[in-house]
Amino acid sequence: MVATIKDIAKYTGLGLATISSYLNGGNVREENRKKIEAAIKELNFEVNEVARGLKTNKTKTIGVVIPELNINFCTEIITAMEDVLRNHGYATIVCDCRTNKELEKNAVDFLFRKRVDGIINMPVNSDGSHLSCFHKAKKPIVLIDRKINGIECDYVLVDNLTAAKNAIQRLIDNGHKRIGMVGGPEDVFTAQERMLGYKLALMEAGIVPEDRLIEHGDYTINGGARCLEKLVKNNRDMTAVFVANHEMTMGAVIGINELGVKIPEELSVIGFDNTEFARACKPKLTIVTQPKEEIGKNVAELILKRIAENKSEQEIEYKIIKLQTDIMEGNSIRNLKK
Amino acid sequence: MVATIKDIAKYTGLGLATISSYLNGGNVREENRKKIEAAIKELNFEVNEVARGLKTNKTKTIGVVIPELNINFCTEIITAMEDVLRNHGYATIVCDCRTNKELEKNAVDFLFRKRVDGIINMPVNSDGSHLSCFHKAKKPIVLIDRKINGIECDYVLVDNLTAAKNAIQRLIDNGHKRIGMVGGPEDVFTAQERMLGYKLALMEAGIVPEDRLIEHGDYTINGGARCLEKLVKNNRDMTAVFVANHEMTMGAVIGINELGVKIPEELSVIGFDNTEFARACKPKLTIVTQPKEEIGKNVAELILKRIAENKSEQEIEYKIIKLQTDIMEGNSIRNLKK
DNA sequence: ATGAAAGCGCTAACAC
DNA sequence: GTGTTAGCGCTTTCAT
Repeated sequence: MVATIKDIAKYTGLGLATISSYLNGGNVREENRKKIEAAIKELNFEVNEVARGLKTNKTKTIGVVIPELNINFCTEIITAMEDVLRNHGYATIVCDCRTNKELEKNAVDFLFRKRVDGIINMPVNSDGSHLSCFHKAKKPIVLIDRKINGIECDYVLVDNLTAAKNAIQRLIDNGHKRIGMVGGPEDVFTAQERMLGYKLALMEAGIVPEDRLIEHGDYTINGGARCLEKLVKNNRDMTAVFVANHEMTMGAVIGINELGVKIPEELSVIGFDNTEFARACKPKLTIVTQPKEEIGKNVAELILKRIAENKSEQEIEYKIIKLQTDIMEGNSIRNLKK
Repeated sequence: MVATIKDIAKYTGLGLATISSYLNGGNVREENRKKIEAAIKELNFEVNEVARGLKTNKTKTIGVVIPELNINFCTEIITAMEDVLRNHGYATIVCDCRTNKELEKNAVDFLFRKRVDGIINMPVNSDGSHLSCFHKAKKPIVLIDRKINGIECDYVLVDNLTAAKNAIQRLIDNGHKRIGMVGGPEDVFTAQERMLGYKLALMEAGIVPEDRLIEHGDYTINGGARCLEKLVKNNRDMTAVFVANHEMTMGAVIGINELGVKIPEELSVIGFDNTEFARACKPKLTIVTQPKEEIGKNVAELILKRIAENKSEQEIEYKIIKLQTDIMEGNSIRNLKK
């Protein structure tokens, strides 16, 4: 039903090796090249990558495991990453594990059985045990966004601590002192870093961080709304709030609108990483932006490099790339000094 | 480096068939079962799906080709779809073709070479020629969201005509007569349907559709903003506007905010399919919602059914599933009758 | 430059 | 229930 190189060997009267050579860019006599091309067209031949993969022990495929496909941070990175990988002849299998450790392990195992040439993961499980099969097989692993202790591999991270510090500093520069924080889950690496940045910035400005000004959300829209409402209700004196991720930024704005609080007159807001929403907000939101495209590119280049290397011994010097964030200006911060 | 069934045959002293039988749920003597399981653990064995796929001519993998990974409509559908497929032992390879016909063809060919068992596509190319390899190989094709003439396969569509009609009807019920439309690209199936719904609803209410009230955007945020600004500037008498997709809804709100127009006092708005943004808007947006989860589930079930069938002759009765939309109530429509 | 033949890791007859 | 063997479609020596 589907043509194989045998079929086109028969059709052209040539041997298998010649066809294979042609398919892999080898030298073939002009005359035979034409014959082969005619046969390929006639028989609708397309290389069977499954067979090729079995033989070469390379699938030219990279596995990607992320917590959620619906997170813009993930899709932006994947899009940028795929662009680079595709241009190098690599495809990706993306698995969304629904922020579930068990599904994450399943996804990694699945990708291993599919014999992908390397794996890219924004890890949910923070002990890294789910990656052991790739580790044992000495297949490249590149981790995104979240540092894991005890697993040797490459990383592409964001400097979340500085990101949060800069955000808080911006509020302090505008005269704010009672600054709330809608933070993420306490066990998530990025959330910890952002929280630390928040506290450090306050302390360096001589302000003592207070628990009452801190809420821990779950990085979801609804969580963000809930946290913000609590924060506003419990802290009449709070003049500004920092929201520490994309989804919660949206949620916080929902909460603010539902409470009828005015931005920035009654509450100044600095959000995280949700640039399109920030632009559509009224007033426009000031926001911390992450270099998603750069992350994607770095991840792709890193894994391609590892695959190309003679994957030698433990001689590999693993890289930790840490990228900086930026702030996109909006009108959601009131200047209390004026 | 990586264990094969040969290794575990040697390790256990059993034959290959026994191991294979065990792996595929066959009957194995209790005693041997234990031996095999011990060996698998000891040697970190994981089935090589590449080899299995070559042998069985089934990869238990479905290809998915979508225009953009960053479109929430796509990711929601994929997430729902994957859930069903995963539960049936199928994995997915998702390819994002950047709304580019050439890349779309490349993606489909790539998936064919990978010998996926079926393909799901939200097509960019409206002549369907990119799917011919699957068609010729009699591998199942399920198309989403956009109808293509001249390709025989299953479809899961949304009733966009009724969706748009209902949206316009809602505005008419509230006393609006000069209703603008931010439509999509003229060559996109869903955009055509929504435009038709808009015109039909107006005509049924005795209102003559006017070109000056119609702008064609490109389904992007910036396009939506641009269209809305044109519409407002050219039509001082326009009291309401219908925005016909997710991204442009966000863009339209950006445009409205930048012009300083008040919703709904100066302009009533009904958007499309962007429920989370609608909630975060001020005021809350009234919006047409698409049953994304249901689409995903239907797509998955349909392709699984086709794969399971004895993929007989042209005896297949292709299905066209058409799902209905809903309206999520907000506060962005002014009642002119009061 | 081309052909013959072996083999990648697995499944599926088939025989026992 | 288990072992033996052939073969899926390709690449890759090795001759020629």
